[in-house]
Amino acid sequence: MEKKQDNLYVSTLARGLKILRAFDESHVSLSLTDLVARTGLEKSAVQRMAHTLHLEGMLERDPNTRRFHPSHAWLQLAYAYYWSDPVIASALPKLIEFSHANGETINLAQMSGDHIIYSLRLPNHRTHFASSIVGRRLPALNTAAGRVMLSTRSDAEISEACASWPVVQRTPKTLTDRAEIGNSIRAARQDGFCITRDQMLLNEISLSAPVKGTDGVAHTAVQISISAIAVNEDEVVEKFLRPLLDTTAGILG
Amino acid sequence: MEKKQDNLYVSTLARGLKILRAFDESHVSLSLTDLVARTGLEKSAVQRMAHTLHLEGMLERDPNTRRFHPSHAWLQLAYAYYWSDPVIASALPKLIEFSHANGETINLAQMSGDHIIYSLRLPNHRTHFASSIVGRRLPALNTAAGRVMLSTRSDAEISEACASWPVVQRTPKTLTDRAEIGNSIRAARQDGFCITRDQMLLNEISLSAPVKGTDGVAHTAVQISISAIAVNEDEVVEKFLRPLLDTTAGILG
DNA sequence: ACCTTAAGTATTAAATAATAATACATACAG
DNA sequence: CTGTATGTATTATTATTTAATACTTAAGGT
Repeated sequence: MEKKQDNLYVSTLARGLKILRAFDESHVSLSLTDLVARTGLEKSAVQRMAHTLHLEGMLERDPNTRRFHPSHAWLQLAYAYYWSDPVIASALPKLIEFSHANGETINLAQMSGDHIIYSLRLPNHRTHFASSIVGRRLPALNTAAGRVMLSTRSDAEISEACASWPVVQRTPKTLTDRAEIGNSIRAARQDGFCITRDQMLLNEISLSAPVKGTDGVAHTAVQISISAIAVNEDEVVEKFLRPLLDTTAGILG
Repeated sequence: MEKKQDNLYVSTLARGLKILRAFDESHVSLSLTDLVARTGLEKSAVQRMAHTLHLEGMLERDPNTRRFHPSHAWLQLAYAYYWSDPVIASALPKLIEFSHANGETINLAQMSGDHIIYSLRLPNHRTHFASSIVGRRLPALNTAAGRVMLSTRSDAEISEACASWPVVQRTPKTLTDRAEIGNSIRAARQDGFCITRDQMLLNEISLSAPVKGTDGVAHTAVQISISAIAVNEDEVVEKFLRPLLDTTAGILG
């Protein structure tokens, strides 16, 4: 990624982006040397890039600790994204409707390569823990939303994905057997939904339905998260599948 | 901004950022020539920057129209921001609580220079219109949240802000008289809240309370939006001020 | 309080890597 | 089908970035 046979490629810009991407969920504040370590860039390169990003308002700098943080500008970019994606505008009112009618946490997920990314979330009142997951990426094969979206693709694509896409063990019960994941996806194709349990979080049931485009393929899915303490999978399907499908039906993929 | 007496400033990176910032609410998809027009950069500069951003996954390119769009990476940056800001984690559960108890749209706003930026929103079921406002920036003086945050600052700062910060007329009823805005801010200091009407949107009442830090100054505020069709300002204060103050009290500024 | 080490900041010569000009190709419209 | 506009490709030139290093400030241990 550093050197390409491409005379339009501006490596300086790529280096600057690398700085931005060094920040994530578990790296919320980075010093100059942290950035050097995380990006693999030269010390002086990091110095110049971070300095420029700071002047341009893309990085906050704590004058005491001299550490860098993401700035509000990062939210502004998300704002631009939201307006650029017509699915968001179509989905939001439907999700609000569902959330109020059913009182459960509901998310919009989109396919992003071999991951899903959450693009909207309406948390319910039982969501005690601070859970900003908008913008979070998860391996598609590990998630109900990813599988249900995959299930709308061709057999060849499904096989290919099951064979090569990443699978990450997040809980002791995470399904890592690729054949079984394949079965789950093919079941989802039959059922029109996918339900998982304990995959990313213990005691979490996840039910997802696809938002299909005109070609029948889904790049978007709606997903709800339910605590498995009180109910089992069958009860979740029983209770929430119908309203969930009503919700997806109202969204223009 | 193009040329600085600063040998650490990497202008190439700044040019690349300019491309990203060319996208907003009303510019969701830009062609190469659009980008040239909006950024003021050379055609070939835009070509190289956009190309690089595309390869780096920061810009989507429609193969048919050859237009560029924001990519999912823009959401990912927002995700990193969320985790970097401790106020978000503190505020989110409180906002959820309020939203469920009161059923009204509630937002978190933060001061960002002379603007406010919305960093969280929980829409209510009456929010028909697609309203993703997270990341939206508005002139602080025009908003209840901005005024109530300002009201926690010194008189000197308030005067300075009233004199020099931007004021934008968004509706026929938007308050543009700077003296009156000053009065509104000083009233907010006495009251501990600020209420406005018809400022950014007609028939919208906005009630906001500050989240003060240990020094008594607020960089954050909570704000609710209520339709003025059914109720008037007094009724809004009567009904929602107490729960709103309870909410802000629970947030660590 | 001092010394030692690490981290951050500033400077500069060298040359790479970005630039801008322009030519070429493709799409679009009348 | 022709003309115009928009997007793509190429290249010589040099301005800009680079990397090395010196300097300064902060942090940590005894």
